[in-house]
Amino acid sequence: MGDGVSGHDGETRAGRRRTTLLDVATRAGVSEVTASRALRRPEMVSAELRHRVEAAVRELAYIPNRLASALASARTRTIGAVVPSFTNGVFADYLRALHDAFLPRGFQVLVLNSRYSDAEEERAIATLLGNHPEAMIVAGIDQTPRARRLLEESGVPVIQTMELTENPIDVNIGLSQYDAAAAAADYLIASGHRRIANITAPVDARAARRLDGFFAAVARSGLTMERMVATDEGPASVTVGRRLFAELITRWPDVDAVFCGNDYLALGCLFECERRGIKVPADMAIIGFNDVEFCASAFPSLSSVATPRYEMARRASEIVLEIIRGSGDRPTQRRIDLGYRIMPRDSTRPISVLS
Amino acid sequence: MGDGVSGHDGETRAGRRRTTLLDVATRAGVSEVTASRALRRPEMVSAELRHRVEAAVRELAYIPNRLASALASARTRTIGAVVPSFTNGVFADYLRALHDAFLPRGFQVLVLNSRYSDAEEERAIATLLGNHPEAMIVAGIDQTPRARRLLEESGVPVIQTMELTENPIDVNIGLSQYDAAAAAADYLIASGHRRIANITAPVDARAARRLDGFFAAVARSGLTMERMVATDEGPASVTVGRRLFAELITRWPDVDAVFCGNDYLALGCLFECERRGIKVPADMAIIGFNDVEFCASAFPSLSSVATPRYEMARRASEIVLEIIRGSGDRPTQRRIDLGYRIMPRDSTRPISVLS
DNA sequence: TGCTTGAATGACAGCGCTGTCAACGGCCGC
DNA sequence: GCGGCCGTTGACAGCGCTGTCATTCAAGCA
Repeated sequence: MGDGVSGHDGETRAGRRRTTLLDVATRAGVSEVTASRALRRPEMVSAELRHRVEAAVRELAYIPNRLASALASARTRTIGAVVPSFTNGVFADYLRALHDAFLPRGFQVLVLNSRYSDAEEERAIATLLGNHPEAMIVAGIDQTPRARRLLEESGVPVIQTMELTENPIDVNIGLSQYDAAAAAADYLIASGHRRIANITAPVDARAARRLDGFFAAVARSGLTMERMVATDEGPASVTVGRRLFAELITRWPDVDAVFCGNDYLALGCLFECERRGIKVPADMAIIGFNDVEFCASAFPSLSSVATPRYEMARRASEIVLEIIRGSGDRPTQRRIDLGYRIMPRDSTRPISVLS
Repeated sequence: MGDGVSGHDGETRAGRRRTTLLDVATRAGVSEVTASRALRRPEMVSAELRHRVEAAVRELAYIPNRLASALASARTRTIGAVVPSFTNGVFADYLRALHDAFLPRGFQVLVLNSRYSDAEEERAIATLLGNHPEAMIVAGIDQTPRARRLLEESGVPVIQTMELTENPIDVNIGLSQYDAAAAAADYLIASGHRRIANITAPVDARAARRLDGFFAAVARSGLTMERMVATDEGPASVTVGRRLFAELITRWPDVDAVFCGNDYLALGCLFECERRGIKVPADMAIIGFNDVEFCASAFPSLSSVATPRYEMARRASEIVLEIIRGSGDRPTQRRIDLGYRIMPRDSTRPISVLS
């Protein structure tokens, strides 16, 4: 980049000045406003001028400056999203749904990762709001008070997803992690298992609520109240799943079923069982959570609790688009329960009739 | 949101006007410029005023408008990134490296997904450039001519990653996919395999170069020139891996080793082998590509070709930061080869001494 | 004392674009 | 034949912030 040209009016520090709308207009022999309209509302200008402007755009390889456009129009065409993890396939599906919904409609999706930390989430929310998104879609319901305030005062639609809360900031779409975990426990109990353990990582607020649901179901069935749980604060992975299962089975050798906080952990359990010659599901039942793609294809196939993450993000997008287009009114239903579904597969025994 | 207030000066369509720097300045009893300086260059204002401004910021829950700031200063503090997939764990690591490097330094990372499509990549690049990023980091070297031109004319540093090219747009950090694939084939051959197949999905330009390298190595060894390849255009997944392996083994039952385009496909192969009672590695060797987290933890553990994706993104970030801070000069080395590494594990036989 | 000097603060313009309204001209109907 | 209307086009201001230069004032020095 040739430097030493700085100081000239119109030279930015990045080097050569980028072509602006004025350059396009000049080349096409029209005013700046007309050029702008030719691009944004082609039907408002004559065909003749439109073609000239389009030609100029092509020749100059003009790209509109979104920042200036957003500032002038108070429309950023940006959606802010916060997810706790990029690594977890769950959020890949979720983000895919957001992109599928917004990109074709000319919206950008700005994504930040909170790494399962409330403090990082707060920072991410503040950063995103600085970009003046037209809506915020955040995974989870455990925002810090300041993050909550910022979201409330932002004046834009806010969708909290993944979980349900009595007290949503604005709109809430999710499922009860408590109930889903309880259902998984009930399913294992109905299949005849009596020494049921849990493996969870990382232990964020959502995972904690899953654990609560799990314990409640176990207790309801009058089973052991010994809390057979292996946890890890690190990110969930197959490797962590293996390690936690090894710890678990060493400490409680008579465990006969394990409910994992997600499918990566469950796959780790499966591999560790194979390594140790523990038969799945005969000697050990394994059920994961989320039902990501590989569950159905594993051998033995992995039972899991399917969560509607794509659907959740899709519905969130739909609602956001409706609010933005429409009057700004919120949907009548501010709390939408999308439920969950137990996916019985070969890593757990079929439900025994005699329970 | 109370509506019906539109039309008032200062009311945006989103409802209540957001607090601006002027509000903060007024509340603190200083001029707008001073408030701006109190936030950006605190050492330039007296402690007294700084505290007043900070208090006003807190009371009003003020968040600076990044768009206006960027427009005025010609510094967006944004990095544009394009990756071909969110689902693939490879890019989760890659994005993590970018975030690790840029976020602490006050940069945002804008990420768009090209879904392994050159046309979508071109659109993503145009969109990102509209945000005036201070650098672009794109995965791959196969940009369309228009995308290439846009990048060249953008005037910002451009880093092409994942692969090496003779003709980089600007800076290029990667590895030879051709060589890496050839090395995998050589490794299987050295382990005594003679009927080596390949499974690839999706078949983008990068995968095609891997295939070329693979075939070249096979041919060099004088092995079968029958092209035993199963491919799929869809996104790579464990499920696709299983299906492709099933197709492969039906068509060429005497295959004794398979090199997969990525680890998800490899895991699918492993599961399908188990389902069919094919012993790994005795009857079938499997080697994946990238060496994602689960390879080492699978049972049997999966051999793979480790690619330095975190390191690649880290180095890219480092170079970008250096260019931005420094004179704008490019590093002396515009093409950096980070290599690859064969990770021999239990899914392939150890290299036999007698070849 | 009168001057320079520098730190602290403010005034002003402008980043690139769009909303708004005014201006222009051709066409219609009476 | 003329006013009114609509379809086009342009002028202008301003979005919220920052770069730049001017201004102020106290301290320092001969």
